[in-house]
Amino acid sequence: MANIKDIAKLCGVNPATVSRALNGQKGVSENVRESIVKTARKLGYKKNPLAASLITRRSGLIGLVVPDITNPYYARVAKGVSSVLEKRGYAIFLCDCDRDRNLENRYFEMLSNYRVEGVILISVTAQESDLEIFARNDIKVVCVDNPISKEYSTVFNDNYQGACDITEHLVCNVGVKRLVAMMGTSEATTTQQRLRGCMDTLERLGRSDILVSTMNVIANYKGGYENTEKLLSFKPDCVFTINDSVALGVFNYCQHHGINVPRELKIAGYDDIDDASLLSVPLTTVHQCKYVLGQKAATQLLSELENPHTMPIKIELLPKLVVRESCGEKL
Amino acid sequence: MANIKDIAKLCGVNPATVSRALNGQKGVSENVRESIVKTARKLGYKKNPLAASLITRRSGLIGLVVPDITNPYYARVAKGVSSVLEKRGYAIFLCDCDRDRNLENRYFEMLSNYRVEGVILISVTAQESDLEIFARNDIKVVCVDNPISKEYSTVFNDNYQGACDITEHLVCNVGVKRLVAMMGTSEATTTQQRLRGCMDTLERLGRSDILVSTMNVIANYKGGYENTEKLLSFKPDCVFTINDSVALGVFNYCQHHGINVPRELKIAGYDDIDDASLLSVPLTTVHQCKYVLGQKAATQLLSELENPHTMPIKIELLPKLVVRESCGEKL
DNA sequence: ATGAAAGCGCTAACAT
DNA sequence: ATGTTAGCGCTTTCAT
Repeated sequence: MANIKDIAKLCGVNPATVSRALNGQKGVSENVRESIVKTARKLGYKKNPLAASLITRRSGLIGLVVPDITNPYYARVAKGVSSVLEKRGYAIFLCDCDRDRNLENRYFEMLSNYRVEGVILISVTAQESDLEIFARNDIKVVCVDNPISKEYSTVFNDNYQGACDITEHLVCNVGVKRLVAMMGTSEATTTQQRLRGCMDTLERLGRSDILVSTMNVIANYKGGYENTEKLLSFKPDCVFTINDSVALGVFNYCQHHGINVPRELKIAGYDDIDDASLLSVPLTTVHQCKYVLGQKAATQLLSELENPHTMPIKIELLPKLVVRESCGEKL
Repeated sequence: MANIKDIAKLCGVNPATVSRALNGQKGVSENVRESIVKTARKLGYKKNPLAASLITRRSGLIGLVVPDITNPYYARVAKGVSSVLEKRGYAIFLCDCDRDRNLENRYFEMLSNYRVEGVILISVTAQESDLEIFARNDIKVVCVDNPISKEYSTVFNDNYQGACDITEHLVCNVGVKRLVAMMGTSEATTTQQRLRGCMDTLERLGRSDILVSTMNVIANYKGGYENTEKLLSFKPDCVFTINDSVALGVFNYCQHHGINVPRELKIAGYDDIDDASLLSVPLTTVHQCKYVLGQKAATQLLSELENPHTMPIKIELLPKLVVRESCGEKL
């Protein structure tokens, strides 16, 4: 593969001049630049960014850390990230941590070894102290969804607001009387925020007549399916689930047991994954902008890279209520 | 960040000795090695693989090219790839091509600029000529699913066999009489192979009494849903779809139109995506080992990297029939 | 067993 | 406007 010296030799100039010419710097006469560009093209020259990074300290590498790339939510965010980084010529170093903190920390080390310029961090396992390696090595970080450290910018969907919106809908439009909130583990920030949104809304509306119960399940399809029996013992007219996968589990339990949705039980989900609209009774849920979330995170990271002394910020995306049929009405 | 010189100075030796010691090469006395390792640890030294790559020509970077990371099939393959590369200390350079050949070719160029050592290529858009850039730059490639060039090893699921298996099941166990094969575009190799498997099996079984029709649709949920009306005009008792997403589309159309599955129409899918088992009438389909596929591809690439003069090979994984309820029987 | 020196491909400071 | 020089962090001959 041709290098800068080859070009210099052919053009009868110094390698430094070639570097200047090819990087579009001033101080190169037009005719010299032209001849350099031409022979570069002729030789099929491509600069070696790894070599350049040694001196510029800019590797052009960005780390993308996800808990699990097979989860449609993270995959969609990743795609948003990818779309903006590609346009700006950055390479993505993908780290699928498999929800394993040890693996995640190993990846953190690799990322710093490889001198990534920045990291987009979508993590459910990282602790604040795990991020010190980035601080030490002057690597920018943008957190997604989970504000792990105040040192870094965070981009997230407003869980509280989404929960407020769907709760208000259930109470005011649907007329729910006996609600069960089927949440994830109480340590999860999403559960905390969404449950608080739900409770606060009930209070704000002054609807103490509405009976609310809470249960905590593993936040996936299976968790929903296997806890529906217990759920039904509350005799609810509606269940608000921590996410759509759980809602799918509840829904399929109902299908298998001859329980009509929405007549006998209304189901409200969260996330608006693709399946939500494909269900035989399409799911009423809260739409989260996953792709845009990824784009915002990447854009923020790049802007911090260009402008190193900006303060960390929070970017909140507003979720959007999506009314379909699982709560018995269509708008 | 500490470098090799810092360590050399502290230990009173030459940087070359440090390099030798840290890379586990022979020709370093035990006590010197020990002191080097100790101070390296003390300084938190981490070698810069980018600098090393300049001279070793081994970047430790592997490109992973996918048509769309949000597609559960590709995501799962990617995870398999990731699991083996991580263990061997390689970094993954992710390229989501969005099924766009231009974007893909731009990524190919980036990959070669970044001196990746090899590429795992899952592509539905690449032409053989597009891969020349890798040959020119001596970059190893392993193709997944789609054998784009005979120059490179390919790892894939045996589409023909899977189609044979499910067809035999439909004919012999289910007793299908009027079958429609709802395939993708006829240019797609998957459509060609699966359709051939279906037809050959019918012929092999000598069942000319079975009426078979073929239709071509866009191979996703929407394509299935929107073509079900036309499908029904054939008065089939069973439809064999090109993949599970299409099957889901057909299924939901049936749900919305009061058509009982499997009584009035049996549905056989392909791929065994997660949703297939979550359907209210779980889908009979062909399971493909996606994760293992990714692992095999990565393992093959690494072995070719270590052993540069091996011939390209083909690795075929056998699919597995999964009988659920959408064809009316349970084994 | 260790050191000295050269160089991977590039950029940047300084000179001219 | 161009060349000279030095050096990024590392590895690898070649001496000793």
